[in-house]
Amino acid sequence: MQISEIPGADTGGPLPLYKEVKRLLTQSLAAGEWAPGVALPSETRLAQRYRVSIGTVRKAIDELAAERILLRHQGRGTFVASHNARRMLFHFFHIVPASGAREQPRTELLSFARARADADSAARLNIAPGAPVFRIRNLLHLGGQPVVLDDITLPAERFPRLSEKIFSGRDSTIYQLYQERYGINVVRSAERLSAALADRPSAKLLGVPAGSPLLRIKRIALSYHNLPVELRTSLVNTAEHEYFSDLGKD
Amino acid sequence: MQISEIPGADTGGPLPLYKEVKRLLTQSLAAGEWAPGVALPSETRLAQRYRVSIGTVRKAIDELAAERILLRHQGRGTFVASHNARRMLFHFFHIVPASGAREQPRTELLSFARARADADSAARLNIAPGAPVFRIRNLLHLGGQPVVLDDITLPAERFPRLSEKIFSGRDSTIYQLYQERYGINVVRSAERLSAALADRPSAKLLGVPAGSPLLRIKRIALSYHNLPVELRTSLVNTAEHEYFSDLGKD
DNA sequence: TAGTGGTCTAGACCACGTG
DNA sequence: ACGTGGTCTAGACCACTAC
Repeated sequence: MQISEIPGADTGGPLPLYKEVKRLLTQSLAAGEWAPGVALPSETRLAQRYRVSIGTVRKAIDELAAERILLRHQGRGTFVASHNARRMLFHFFHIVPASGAREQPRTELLSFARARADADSAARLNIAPGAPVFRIRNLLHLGGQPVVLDDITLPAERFPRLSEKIFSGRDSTIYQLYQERYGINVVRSAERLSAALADRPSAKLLGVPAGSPLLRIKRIALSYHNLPVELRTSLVNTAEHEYFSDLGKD
Repeated sequence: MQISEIPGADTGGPLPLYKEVKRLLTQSLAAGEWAPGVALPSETRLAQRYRVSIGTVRKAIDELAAERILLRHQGRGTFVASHNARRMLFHFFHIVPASGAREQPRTELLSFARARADADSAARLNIAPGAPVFRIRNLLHLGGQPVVLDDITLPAERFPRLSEKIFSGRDSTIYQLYQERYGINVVRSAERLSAALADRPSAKLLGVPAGSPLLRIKRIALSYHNLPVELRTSLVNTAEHEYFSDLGKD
């Protein structure tokens, strides 16, 4: 269980030991050895398992904690980050009121369909063009008003037997569904933003005049090892809300 | 030079030692003890100066390096981050071509004026309402086309004797001017984005029809200790460019 | 060759959470 | 009382850079 997991440890390979430990930890996370929300073995035990010193394990965990993949709690242990409404709100949902406090959005499912990936989506999801995908459309309400129109594309292969019933029957956030039912933990997202004009259907759904300015967000959600999991295009009415970028902040 | 700089170090105060060292380092940076681009004393010397172990100094520097306030170079030393065209492009300029590589913008000064801070600007800059400010308007070109219209507000008090001649006569980026002439090092920015329609003057400057959708970015630039330095509102034509958010990435 | 930061180890002690 | 992560120390060795 020990040496065989650390190829190159004896030879003093070019990769730092703590990077190797980090890779092994990530591998175990991706394999589901420790489920979201549960505690990892203590640092002492991990040091024994990988045959390194505690300091080396700590440095590996430090990086995973900085990426919010692991959470440390003094006196309790180190835990696998788990999706819940609060984490979604603060780490993955960047729309905030222009003035006032963050608020939990209410989701309204508009449509759920099977389709085939176009060339661009396929490339970004790292699947074959034409491969089966799910296409889901959601309307998000903030303060009782429709504010965000989401179009989600999921690679069907990674979500076996997903159905509209299962999707709409979830009791919490979408990422929590991915996590609990499919063992897919979204740990990071990357976004590109632009401005657009509301076409008629979008305008109607968002309750604004056609031709209103909307913020368009193209997001890719990634799991461990940067595995692409979901594409999402959002149209946002920024009349009373803004996109908040806390780049560079803790 | 040593003990007196570390109040609470002997009493074992509640603040971790490395946080105290980090604070002292930041203080020295803000005071200009080490100018941008120069090397700090070696870790060994800093450990002696603050009467702590090297490991403690390293942890303090680790955090400052993670915030891109310091840069470490193995074998050379640890350096104060310095503004240049490349750093601006990758860490502070978030507009990228929808397809293609990042590009250095060309800046065209449209206007330079003195004014008085309105209530909102004053609050965000932490100055008195009505305090003198500079208002600067720039047009940024990418690929030969006007793409970004910047409105900059500077607290005049922090930029003594700044003039249009000095501003337009700079030989490099704006942040480099702040750094070299006023000893103000911008280390972080926070941004809020929304969508807007181009009014006639903006549309004309950006070469788009009035009513075109534009991305509006409201940015505050901060120096050490989160000191506000500059407000900037950008209007971006996102027909061929996007705002790139690398939230959560190294 | 000398000096720098980077890695790794080993162990002591502290702060926190739980029982 | 016990186990956890958090801090701090001390020192060895490596990798890189400059001279």
